Amino acid sequence: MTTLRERTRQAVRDEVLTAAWRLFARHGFEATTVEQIAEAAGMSRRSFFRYFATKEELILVRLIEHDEKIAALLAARPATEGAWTAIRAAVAPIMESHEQHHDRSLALIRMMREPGLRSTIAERERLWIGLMAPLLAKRLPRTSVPFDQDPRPLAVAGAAVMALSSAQAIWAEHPDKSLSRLLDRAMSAFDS
Amino acid sequence: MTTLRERTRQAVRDEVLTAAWRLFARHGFEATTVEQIAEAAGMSRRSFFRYFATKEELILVRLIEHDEKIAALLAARPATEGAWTAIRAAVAPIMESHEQHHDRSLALIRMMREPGLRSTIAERERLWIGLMAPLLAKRLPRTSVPFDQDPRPLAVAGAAVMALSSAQAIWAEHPDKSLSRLLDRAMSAFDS
DNA sequence: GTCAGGTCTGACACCCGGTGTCAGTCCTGA
DNA sequence: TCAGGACTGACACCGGGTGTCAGACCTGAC
Repeated sequence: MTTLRERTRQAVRDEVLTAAWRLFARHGFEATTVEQIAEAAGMSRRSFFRYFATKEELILVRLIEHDEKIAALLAARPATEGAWTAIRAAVAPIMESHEQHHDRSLALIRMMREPGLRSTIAERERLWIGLMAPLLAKRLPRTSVPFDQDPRPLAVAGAAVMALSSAQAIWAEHPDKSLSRLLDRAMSAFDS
Repeated sequence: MTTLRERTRQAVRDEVLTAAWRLFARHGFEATTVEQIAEAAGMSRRSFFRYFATKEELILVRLIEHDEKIAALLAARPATEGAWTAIRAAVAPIMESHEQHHDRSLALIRMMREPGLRSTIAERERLWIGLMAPLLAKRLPRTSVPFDQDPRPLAVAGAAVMALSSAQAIWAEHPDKSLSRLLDRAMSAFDS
């Protein structure tokens, strides 16, 4: 049960978010100042920072929601599946959705590659890895090494992010290619 | 042949770099202001920015030099070696050096994990991948896919970075472990 | 030697993201 | 209705980064 305060606060956050994303889409991330976002949302600059700690957070929040869905899909894969198979399957719906809303996804992915957003994207990948690694640990060949001393889950989650990211990098330049197929090709370099 | 101007400029850059790294080591990256660095190097804040575009660059420059040496080692591996074998071999001397200068390396690696340096490290990894990917391309199983449409080199370079990074993450917490062995264990999740 | 060109420098004002503080207002629950 | 906390705008400040200007400095040509 949430209090009224929390709900109104969330509503304000949502308003700021949609106002901000509209501005980002129109002018880009860096070119949009916090002042403009605050004004579009009808509040002072200072108040903006009472709802969001940083401008980056406006981007991150949405991306994290998205990533948590993927994590849920991964967790729902049958326990018998190996790490690579499971992660490939968990990510498949996203690939399909990207190819369905081709132009919108392409524009989004290209915006994400804006230099001013690099550190945000890096942070997103960091969080993504932290989210996926524990889910992958059980799907790796067993060892006697204790959890917190086994680098493999982090490495596999990281490699998966890199496969995705490199597939998207190629796709951004050659949007006629199939994103799913690019991802398969990228991952083929690991699983062998 | 370089001009006198270029050489003095380089000398000044070196002085600023050593002054800055001394301060970073003592107080950390974020806690050190550009003003302090400029003062330690005997110049104004404005002049500092005439030698380095950003404070990050002070960190990046040194890391990139380091990474270029690894790239050279990778390029020098026999052409018959596969991508994973070659990259593991190219990185081996670094691992040894880290274990030899155990405490200094550990302090350095821990400083690199400072939150304020995350975006810098991300940029470093980005550049590292760009450096390694073309060297790995020839060591992958041949396909009919043209160079610029093959995501595998980027993916493999990215995965290698992630293996390294996860090995270092574990090492930072368990410095008694062997870094080489951690890296082997991380990479064992790929090569199979 | 001197004079004109470009370079390097400090100083100052400014932008933007982010924070501390304060006083006033609004909301909630007793 | 009233006390306490939450929310707000305003303002001053910090630190990284940039544009600009005027003076010092260096260099090469005459």
